[in-house]
Amino acid sequence: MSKVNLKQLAKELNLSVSTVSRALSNSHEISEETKQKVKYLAEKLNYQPNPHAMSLRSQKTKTIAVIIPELSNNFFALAIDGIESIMQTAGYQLLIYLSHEDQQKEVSIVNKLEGRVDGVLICMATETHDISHLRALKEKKIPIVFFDRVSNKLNTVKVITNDIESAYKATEHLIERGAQRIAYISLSLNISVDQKRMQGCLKALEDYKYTGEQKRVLSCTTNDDENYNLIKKLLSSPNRPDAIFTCVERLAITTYTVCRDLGLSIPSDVKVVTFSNMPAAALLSPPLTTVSQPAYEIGKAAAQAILDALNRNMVELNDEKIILPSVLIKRAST
Amino acid sequence: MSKVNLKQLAKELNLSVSTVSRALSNSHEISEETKQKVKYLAEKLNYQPNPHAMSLRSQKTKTIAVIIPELSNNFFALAIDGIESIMQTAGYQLLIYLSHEDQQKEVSIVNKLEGRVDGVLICMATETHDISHLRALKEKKIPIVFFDRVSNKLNTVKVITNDIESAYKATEHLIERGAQRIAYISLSLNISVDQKRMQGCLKALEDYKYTGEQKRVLSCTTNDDENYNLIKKLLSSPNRPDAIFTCVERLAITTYTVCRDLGLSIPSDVKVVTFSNMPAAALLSPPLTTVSQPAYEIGKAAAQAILDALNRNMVELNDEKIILPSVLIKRAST
DNA sequence: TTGAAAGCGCTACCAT
DNA sequence: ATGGTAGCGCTTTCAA
Repeated sequence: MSKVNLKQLAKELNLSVSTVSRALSNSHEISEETKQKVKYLAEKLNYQPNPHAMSLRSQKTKTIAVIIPELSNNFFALAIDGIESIMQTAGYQLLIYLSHEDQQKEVSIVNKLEGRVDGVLICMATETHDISHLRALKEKKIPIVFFDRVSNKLNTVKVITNDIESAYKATEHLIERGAQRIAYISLSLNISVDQKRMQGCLKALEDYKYTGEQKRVLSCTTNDDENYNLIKKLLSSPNRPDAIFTCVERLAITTYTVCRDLGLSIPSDVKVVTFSNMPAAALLSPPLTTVSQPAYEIGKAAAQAILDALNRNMVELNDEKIILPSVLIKRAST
Repeated sequence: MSKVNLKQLAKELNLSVSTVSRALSNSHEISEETKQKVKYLAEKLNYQPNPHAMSLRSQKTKTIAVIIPELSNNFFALAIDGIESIMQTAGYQLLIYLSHEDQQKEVSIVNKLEGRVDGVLICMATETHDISHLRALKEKKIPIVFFDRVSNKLNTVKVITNDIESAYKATEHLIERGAQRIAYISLSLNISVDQKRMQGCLKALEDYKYTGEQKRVLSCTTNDDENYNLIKKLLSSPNRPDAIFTCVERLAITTYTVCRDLGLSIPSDVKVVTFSNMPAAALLSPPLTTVSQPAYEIGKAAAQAILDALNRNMVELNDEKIILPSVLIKRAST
């Protein structure tokens, strides 16, 4: 009942291991008759080649690593769905790693990747810090594709959305709706998308001559309880913002909770907009205005990029940006 | 710059490959001095043993497969978080597979697992069909642990929640709130948890003498648009239900959408309760009453069970049920 | 205390 | 058209 291998097939058929191997890979130097016999038996015994022996021999693993900060965020769930849709068709396995937004964890994950995977798709934990771990991987001929959170310090394919532009538009939307004091709530300014979204938001505020308390930034963390207190403090202050733009959906949910607890009404007291891919956004109380990223498509594009690299045996990828636009969906929260 | 292996270390140190290997595994038959030298160089060159060579030799992969129906459901995202928290500490890799609720896909995934992983955690796509693919895997000495959606046809550890009891309580809650005509909306009665939830719901309705149109079941599918129409039809019928109990969160979201589109008010026209792990449930309009499963804990328990099996080299797991209770969180939708 | 060699399962080179 | 053999990187006998 143990795993059937070439040796067993060969023995059963009175052939050599090499003949069986070639028959299964359809080599033209094997007679049709032998091929038939071999394939029939292989099918019958449900022969599956040992992936580790293959990897050891070919130095290809038919596996890629996907490194993301967390899973309980619809963006990442959808992105992985997209990645999987491409990769499973191409016969690749997906090794999933969570960095939990921790740079150290990310480094130790990346350092163990060589020999284990053919390529890496990564959404970075933090990006302002050094990227020597990724550079080392690239020097070892493992192609890397960034998605969503990217680093400009490494030349490779980057699949992103138009964060600056979308954030600008979302902010303009808040302004149109009459917001006087707009606050941008960031998750971590070590994250490229966070920076860009803030940049787009502040640019709009500057263009419309918002200054001082009309134009604020609050830095949150990865701890939900802490964030709750920070946002509560912000919304309890004497000249509190009347509009909030949060970087990620988790912060918007916290903002909703704070508003509920403080008795602030959305949108009359506070307008809220966020980047999010939550399917239930339209059903919140009130329905939440979102900038919706094409998460599934981003995953697909990133997967396709790494696949192209692997198929063409290209180690050095073009320093190319693939930009898939986000959509502003206006709802009752603004 | 290519991968450093034992041979290179040996050459550099003028030692044999076997000595280097033993030094790194801290064998007592190697002098302290040699160990020091070897370890120093290994560290310096960032030596990482080739995982495929290890697997080939030891027949252990230090990898487990996680097979789930989908990712865009908070339950699975949280469960994987839990699994990862245990497995990454134990030094295991996670290979993630999505069955997309398709029995055929699940079979073909499972058939390629032998030799690739040491163990399998699975939440089945459908369970009434045959499970010969899993039985075959078990016969090949690969331990399997079920979580959430399990099959009683296979003797092994099953980590589940108390679906029947929770569904009974949730239904009782609807009855207490005055619901007259209660409908259970199922995703697929090929799924064990769906059956159990329905069973709990119907048992409560029977105990409270609900009959005929007071006690209905609607079978949905995996297609959201189809479900929308089915639910719309149900809620447009002359003697429509005044309470809905959905099996999974996606169906509750669809129900909310239908109610909004039909102008039905929740909870006065229709009460809604669902199994769900959505963080935003409390912020929906109105806040959604949920039966919340301990998804993270279920993931952890399943991971711990497979880990115990692997550590103790047990192929045959006890036919044990680990039951982690769900919690009914009453909110405004009822 | 160290080294040589076999073998995990596979493919490719060189024979025949 | 088929078989023998080497070698991918590693651990583990067996010898020295």
